[in-house]
Amino acid sequence: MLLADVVAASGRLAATRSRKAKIAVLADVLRAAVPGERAVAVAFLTGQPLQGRLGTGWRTLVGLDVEPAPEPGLTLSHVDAALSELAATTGAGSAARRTDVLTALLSKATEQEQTFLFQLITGELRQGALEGLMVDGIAAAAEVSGDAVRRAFMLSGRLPATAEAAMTGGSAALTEFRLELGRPIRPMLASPAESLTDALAQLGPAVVEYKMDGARIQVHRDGDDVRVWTRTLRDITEYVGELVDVVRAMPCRTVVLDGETLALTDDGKPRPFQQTQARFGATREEQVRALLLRPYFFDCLHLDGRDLLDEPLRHRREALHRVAGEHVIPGVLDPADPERLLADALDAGHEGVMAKDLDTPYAAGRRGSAWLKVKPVHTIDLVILGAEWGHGRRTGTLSNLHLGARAPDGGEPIMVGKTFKGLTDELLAWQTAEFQRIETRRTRSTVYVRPELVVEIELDGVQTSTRYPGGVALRFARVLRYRPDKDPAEADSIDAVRALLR
DNA sequence: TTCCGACAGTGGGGTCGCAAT
DNA sequence: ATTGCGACCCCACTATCGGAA
Repeated sequence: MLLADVVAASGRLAATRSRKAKIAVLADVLRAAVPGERAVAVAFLTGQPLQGRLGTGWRTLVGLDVEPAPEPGLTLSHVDAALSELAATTGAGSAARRTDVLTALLSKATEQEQTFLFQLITGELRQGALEGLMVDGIAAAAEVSGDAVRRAFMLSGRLPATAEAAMTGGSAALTEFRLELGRPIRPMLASPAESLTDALAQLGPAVVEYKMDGARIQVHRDGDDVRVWTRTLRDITEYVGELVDVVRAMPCRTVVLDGETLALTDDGKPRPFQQTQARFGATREEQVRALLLRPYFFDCLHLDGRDLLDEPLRHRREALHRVAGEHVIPGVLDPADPERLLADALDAGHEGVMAKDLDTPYAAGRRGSAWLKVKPVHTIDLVILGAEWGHGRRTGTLSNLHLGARAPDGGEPIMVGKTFKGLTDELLAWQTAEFQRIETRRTRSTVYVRPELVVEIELDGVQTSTRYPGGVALRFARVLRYRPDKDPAEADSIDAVRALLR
């Protein structure tokens, strides 16, 4: 199959908003691809090259100026081989060698193909179809149910392999996928809830657990062999020896556990997420010793030869408590006073709570409503300092807002972060016009304005920052509403923002 | 030789618009 | 009316490479 065929399909995907039409385009590509190229076609059309880390990004690519080929000739296999070479090129002099590989590849690509490869390598396909629609595309091409594909994808963790199985062996091949020790499955995710009352009203009998501000982990043990993966199924076993030791000491032979890990202070309080994060990928011994991670498990998917995925959560929790003991995350079944539990979690320094339906099986993929997260939100009033031009469907609008807190001495506001979230199309149009009316200067990307507008921002909290002059940055900030009734002198001060650090 | 800036990759994340049900 | 998906981008951290000091 030619790269040009995939590029044409990508163009058709971008040209329609109909999901049915997109699914049909994806199915056509799968039917046309020969077995050896299907995996590559799936990888390219979901924007995830098979090689994973390529070591090449936007900066390298814009630095190249390669004359495009007049006619398409590149095959998928050819491109895949070039990407493998890119990924394998490391060490001294690698940047120059990667440039050579890229130049050779791009010189064989037409202008449209060059554009596609640029988007693919930088991870910005923006064709309006990724994994979610590819699952349905595979189902259509292989004439199997979407649920069968979704489940196989959850269990294999890999969409290209799932597509290959579906196309060659149909639904029988898909049901061959099982939970396998040593192969991580895609984790079940949670949806946000307005409040704990709301969350519990949506669920049947539920367990309420602490929600900790750490990183998701999945641990498999087979005898003495223990491996640990992140949420995106990256193997981090070599970085987290202390977690391996904990699971190796558990009273079982084989187990698969799902949980969270974080570093604690000496008196047992959770450390800021930034410190937990520093352990992922850190190889220097003193860094590893300085911050010990602790695991908090909340699900058990397999125990001593028995798969538990399809069991209701209440059964999985029984297995969890048998094997993980003190390493089970704090939680209460059908709590009499759930608000008290939430208050306890916050007092202990955690993010909030999770509410989970006890009768549902473990299912990844569809961001279901069986698990709900409840976190308190803060709101602060900040001053608009400027905004950056948007991309994609936000092209031509001022999108990403620069936000400042009031300086204590009445001086210029102090920038504490940016956000593009919470803006409706109407608001985008309004602020694009309004900002240019109070513009002071602009650069290629940004329009700066007189600090006159106050906006109410919702956020999860703040974290220490070396990037911003106030030493703090907003975490997960989103726009709630503009406050035309407020003057910049009434905005929250930098001290008020800093006070959220605790 | 050592230092430092730029780049790549990955951890955490919320809300909107739209199609489909 | 509700749900799922993709797009819109954030900040922080580490490792790595290559050029400056």
